Amino acid sequence: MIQESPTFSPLYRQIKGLILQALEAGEWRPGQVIPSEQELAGRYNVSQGTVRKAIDEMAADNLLVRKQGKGTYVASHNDPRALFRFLRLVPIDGELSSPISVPLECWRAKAGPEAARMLDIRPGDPITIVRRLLKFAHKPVVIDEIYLPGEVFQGLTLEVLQSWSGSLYSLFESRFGLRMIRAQESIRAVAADRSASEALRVPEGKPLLSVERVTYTYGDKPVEWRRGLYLTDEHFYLNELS
Amino acid sequence: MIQESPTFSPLYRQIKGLILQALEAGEWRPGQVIPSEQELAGRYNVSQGTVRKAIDEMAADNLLVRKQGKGTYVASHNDPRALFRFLRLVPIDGELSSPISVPLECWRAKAGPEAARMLDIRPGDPITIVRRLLKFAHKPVVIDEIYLPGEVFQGLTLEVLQSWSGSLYSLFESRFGLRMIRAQESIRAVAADRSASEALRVPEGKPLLSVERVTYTYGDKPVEWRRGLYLTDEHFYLNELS
DNA sequence: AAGTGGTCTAGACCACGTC
DNA sequence: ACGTGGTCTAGACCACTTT
Repeated sequence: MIQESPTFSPLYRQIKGLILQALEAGEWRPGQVIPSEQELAGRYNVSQGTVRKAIDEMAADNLLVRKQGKGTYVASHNDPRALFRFLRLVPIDGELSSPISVPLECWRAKAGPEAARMLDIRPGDPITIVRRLLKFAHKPVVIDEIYLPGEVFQGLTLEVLQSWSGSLYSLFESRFGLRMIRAQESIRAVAADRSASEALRVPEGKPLLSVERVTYTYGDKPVEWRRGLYLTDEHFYLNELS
Repeated sequence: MIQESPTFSPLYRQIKGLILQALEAGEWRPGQVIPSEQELAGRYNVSQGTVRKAIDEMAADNLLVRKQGKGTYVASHNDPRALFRFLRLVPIDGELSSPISVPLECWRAKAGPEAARMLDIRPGDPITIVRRLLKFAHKPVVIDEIYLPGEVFQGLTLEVLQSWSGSLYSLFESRFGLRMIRAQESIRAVAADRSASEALRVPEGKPLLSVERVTYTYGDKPVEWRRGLYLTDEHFYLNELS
């Protein structure tokens, strides 16, 4: 049965909304299987094909992962395939090696006007700031400054960061139950300032890629604002336009 | 009837291949309607649902555009919505104004080793090189150097470029029957050299975004290699990660 | 009213993974 | 052998556009 149409929404989108709710509520955790299409069809009293279409869209949104013969899984940042979804940096020659994250600092502060705007919180609200270096093949390539709403990231300390071997987002997912869904990056070219030149070991004034990212979780809620400075002597930012 | 499976390909993908062939052969031109799903189903002797799934994928690939109640159209670069699919430059403040393209030079040359590799032709093969400026609100923001295989772009001259008011790709589509399907961009930060500093009216050494693009037409055939230098004082390169 | 794409259903069968 | 997702079909009805 479909709703009366003031703003018409097809049944499969309503089902998508319900599954989304369940995901958001943590009914199934990242990496786990969700119920089979038949089960969900029974639960929501629709045909299997309708559930299928809902799941199709969510798989296209990178929220779910289908595996033929096994089931449908909640997408997870622990999956190694997820790493380069948000890190578009590729070496000019040579292999696609995984970077090593080196946390440098982690402190608490109050949100300035810019951070507040980006994170959709009030100026003065508590935030946590992380500075970290990304190394490829033992060479520093990216220096990141990461702003997080303090509300969500209570127990985040330098020790926690240093003792985690995976990616930042897999830490956020596992430790804070926060899944990053999508992000928006604004890219510019800038000259290295003192701080960046020291971290990346390049002369001041060196052209660097400035990559500002706002990352969103369920419900389009921004939960991370970061600014990275990328050294592009031996790497470049790769973007597929399609 | 499905093919025997050494490398199994579902029926709807085979149909997709056939429609692709027809597109490539120019059976329907950009901007025109293709036959209805029912007609195509009849032509290929499959059910309407199977044609539907084929078209769904091609719409997701930006090859076709569905319009409810009207029909399915061949995607075109004349469509204004297509412009910002390949130009990700956005003003920091203010409106999303359309840029003006100012062709500066256009000459014929022989492919060097790098251009040959990028365009998948032989070194020494004829190519056409275009230099052009992109202005936003009368200010120069991008200087492009564009390498095209001479084979395909016979009658391309500075006059042709200057007399065309639309986008480059809509010119290529309308005048040379060449539709750009997808592209890959490699982005780095560089210092402005003499030539760039003059074109963009900035000091030498100014950090600029270097955007190298290879563009492909049907059959993943590369048909354009360009290098753009972007001034990011009042604009930035916007990228959605999802 | 007629034609198009869009949704929903039900059933059959295939491919893949596990028991 | 069984359960999962993946494909294919056929038919009914809805929403949008044009005639």
